[in-house]
Amino acid sequence: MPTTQQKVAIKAGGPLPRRPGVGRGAKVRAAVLAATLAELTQVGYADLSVEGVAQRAGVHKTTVYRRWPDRQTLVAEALTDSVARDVPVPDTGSLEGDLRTFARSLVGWLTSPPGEAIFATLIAASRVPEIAPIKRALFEDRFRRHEPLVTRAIARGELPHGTDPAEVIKTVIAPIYLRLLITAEPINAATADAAAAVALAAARAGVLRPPHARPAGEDQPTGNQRRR
Amino acid sequence: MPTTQQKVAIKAGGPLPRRPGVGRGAKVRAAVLAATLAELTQVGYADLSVEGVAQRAGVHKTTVYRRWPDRQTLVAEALTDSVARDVPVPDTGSLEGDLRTFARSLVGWLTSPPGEAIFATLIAASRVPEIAPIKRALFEDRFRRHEPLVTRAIARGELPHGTDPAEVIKTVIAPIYLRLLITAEPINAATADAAAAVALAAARAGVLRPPHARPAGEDQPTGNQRRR
Amino acid sequence: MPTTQQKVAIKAGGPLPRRPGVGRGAKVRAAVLAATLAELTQVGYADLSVEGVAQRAGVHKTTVYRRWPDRQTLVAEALTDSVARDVPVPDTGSLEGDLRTFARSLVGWLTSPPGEAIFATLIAASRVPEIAPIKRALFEDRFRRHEPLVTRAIARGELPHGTDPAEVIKTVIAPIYLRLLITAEPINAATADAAAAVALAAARAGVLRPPHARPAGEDQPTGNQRRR
Amino acid sequence: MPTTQQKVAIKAGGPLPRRPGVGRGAKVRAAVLAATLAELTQVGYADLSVEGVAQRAGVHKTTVYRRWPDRQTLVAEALTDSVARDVPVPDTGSLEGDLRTFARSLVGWLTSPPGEAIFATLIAASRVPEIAPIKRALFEDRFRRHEPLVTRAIARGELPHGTDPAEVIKTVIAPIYLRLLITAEPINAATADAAAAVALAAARAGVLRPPHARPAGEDQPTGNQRRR
DNA sequence: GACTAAACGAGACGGTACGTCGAGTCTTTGT
DNA sequence: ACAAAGACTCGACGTACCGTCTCGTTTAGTC
Repeated sequence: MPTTQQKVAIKAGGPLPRRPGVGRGAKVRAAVLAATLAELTQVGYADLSVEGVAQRAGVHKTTVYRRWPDRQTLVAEALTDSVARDVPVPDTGSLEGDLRTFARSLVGWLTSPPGEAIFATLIAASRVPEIAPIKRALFEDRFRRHEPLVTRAIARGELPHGTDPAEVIKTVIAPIYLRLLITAEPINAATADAAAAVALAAARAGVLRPPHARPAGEDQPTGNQRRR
Repeated sequence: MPTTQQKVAIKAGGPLPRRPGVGRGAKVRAAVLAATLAELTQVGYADLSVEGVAQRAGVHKTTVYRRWPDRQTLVAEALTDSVARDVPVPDTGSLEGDLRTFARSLVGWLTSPPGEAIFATLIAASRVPEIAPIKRALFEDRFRRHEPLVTRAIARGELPHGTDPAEVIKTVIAPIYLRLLITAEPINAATADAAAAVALAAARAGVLRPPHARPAGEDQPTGNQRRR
Repeated sequence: MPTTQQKVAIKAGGPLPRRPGVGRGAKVRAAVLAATLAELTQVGYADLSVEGVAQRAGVHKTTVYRRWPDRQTLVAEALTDSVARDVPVPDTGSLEGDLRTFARSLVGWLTSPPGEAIFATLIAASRVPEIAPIKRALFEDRFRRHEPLVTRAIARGELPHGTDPAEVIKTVIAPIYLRLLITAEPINAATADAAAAVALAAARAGVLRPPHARPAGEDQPTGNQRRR
Repeated sequence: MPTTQQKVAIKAGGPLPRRPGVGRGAKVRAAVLAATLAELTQVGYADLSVEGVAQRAGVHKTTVYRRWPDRQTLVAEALTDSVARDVPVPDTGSLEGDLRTFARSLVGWLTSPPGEAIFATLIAASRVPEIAPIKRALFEDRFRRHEPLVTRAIARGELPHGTDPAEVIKTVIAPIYLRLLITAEPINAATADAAAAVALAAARAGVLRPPHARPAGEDQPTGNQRRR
């Protein structure tokens, strides 16, 4: 509908269109997003219904649809909104300490109710166009923010030159996510410590170099590709 | 639309073979399960509808419901039915060769269309009671079947005593699944080789012992549990 | 969906597809149409809702939508279904008797609850594409069926040759509808008799000839057409 | 969409003139009522929406609701406002001339765009409490104002004493409305002349006396009242 | 080689949720 | 202080798919 846009264009530069973050609208927005997260936690993404969210938020269904065009967008915004609280970047002085602290923080987030709900949704809705970029952004940001942790260790001489920081971080988190997603084993501080130890050993052994710097076996056939 | 054609094909097949023991039911069952897998591949678990499956199978909706009480059970059986084809257990003589072969086989299965669909469904439907045990069975079986691979290496003296075979296998597969589920990076033979190398290094460093045999840090608070 | 049609084509000539008028379907159909008429009577066409009809019929909303694509079609079918009961064509021997009997029958129908509801709906929904043809059919049929009444009178010499039967009938009914639609005066047997008397007088005076046979004033400007 | 343009036009008028007595309110009122009539003409009463009217008038929806409590009242006022222009009362010297002129005037009004819209709305919304009195007022006024036309004819000896003026007028207009509402035949000057001729003949025949002055047949059963 | 029981085709049904539209009310803001 | 502009509640729209039911029609394996 061009009406609003044209109005904005006409009034642009004049009186403020509307300050966000105040008024009834902000309350409604917050209530709905909170209700969305709560529904995600309880029934999961697949069984989340807009009507359920609206009811829980004490708001009418059409009000939800006025702000968010569909279920995906609503969930996406709810996730984005609560992804701010992230795991901190540690600096303990030693790589081992840093990795353990990082791993434990991650486990702590993943086992907290909101973290669990957010993560499960991110995984379950990977195909949804509105959700996928959020997932990518969340994890890429996490990788990038924790790379200095490895860089410092290389500078301190704890790791060989040529070690890929991203690979180290991935090696830390991989077994944690494996247990969460595949084996459904419980994860706790011990899991975190073990993951950190593995990554440390591999890094010290010099096998965590960038992908393109590896010697052999690139792009060889994997052996059991299936027809069809 | 293939519906009519399939029906015609069936009816045009002349006098039915009348083989004793295999009735009409077997054909229907196979057609529906195949259609279910096809739908999983194309639209995914979330958007799979019984009506869509029935139509694709050239079968009426009620026929599907007669055999499978609901969507979950149908999908579960379709998955179980096609999970038989699994990755083989290698025996190359060296641990490094075994791990590489195993990792490449896994990557091959995960990147094949049916493997991709099955795996995605298993992940997406983790909460569904009918699906979860299938997932568990699939992966536990895989771990168990590949453990000898590590046991042999310990016997050969390639790895220290006390190394946990399951942990080694998990360390191999963890980065592969990480890329598949979290970072959405492409996976190929190089990914497989790198994963095998990391696991090998960690195992040799002696950090892949059973969880309960580790010294410290168990059950310590992880630091940022959230209230709620 | 071509499936059904093709199947029917294949089976054509074989066993009866499905006997209409029996089974649960017929009951539902009757209940919904009756409920529709009842709603028309009570709240009128404008405020008739499919949900209300469904509820009154003791049937679910989606069931209504399965049979009738929208409100208009539903109402149209309800009207068609109950329009069968029409006013009878009298034959008393004299034109005066015939016209009076006809007029009284019409008044009787118009003042009966179903007649009232049907008529009101037909008028109110004149613009609706599904309803308009029903209205036209109902009234045209009524005119045609009653024309013999006038033809006989001409043959008996009660009316001058050249009298237009349709015009006579229209002259009878016109004041009745006027009171119903415009002046909202009560209509009863006296109204009917007066209408018959007027038509009789006009017909005998020879002013009810076909439109094209009239002498003067055709197509002259009407004098206060408005601009715009 | 003219919305923005109209707004621009209004705002581009510079500082409001501020003539005392006629404020902005009067302009808004006129614009909204005009828009209402225009909407009635184009989409009809049933599909008229307050939002549509507001948009067409270049005014906010709530502005409409501030002045008119609901749709009915708004339409009622729009109609009342434009009903002033009525058909004139003729005086040609002869009853025949008077009736013809009156009938032609009426036809002229009914076939003009505003007349058509107003009339259709009046009919379609007969049940609406706010609209019904307007209809009654319009037509009663019309009858009353034209009765002298008959009274004069009686005085001139053109019609028998005891002729009911209102009945004569009704007899003129009845066939016109019949064609408009029931048979959907085109109406024009010929229709008007025919209607006048019929009324004249009936009046001369003495059948247009007051209802209570008729001899027989009052309140007799009409013969086909329906149960239910 | 006919007969019966199981399975299938067909279609309607109650039900839940979808995403949309418009009516009419209430709250916030600008002047 | 008041009117313009949103944003809200509410009810209904028409749609898709779920899982259930009943009825008739095939088909399979037995007597």
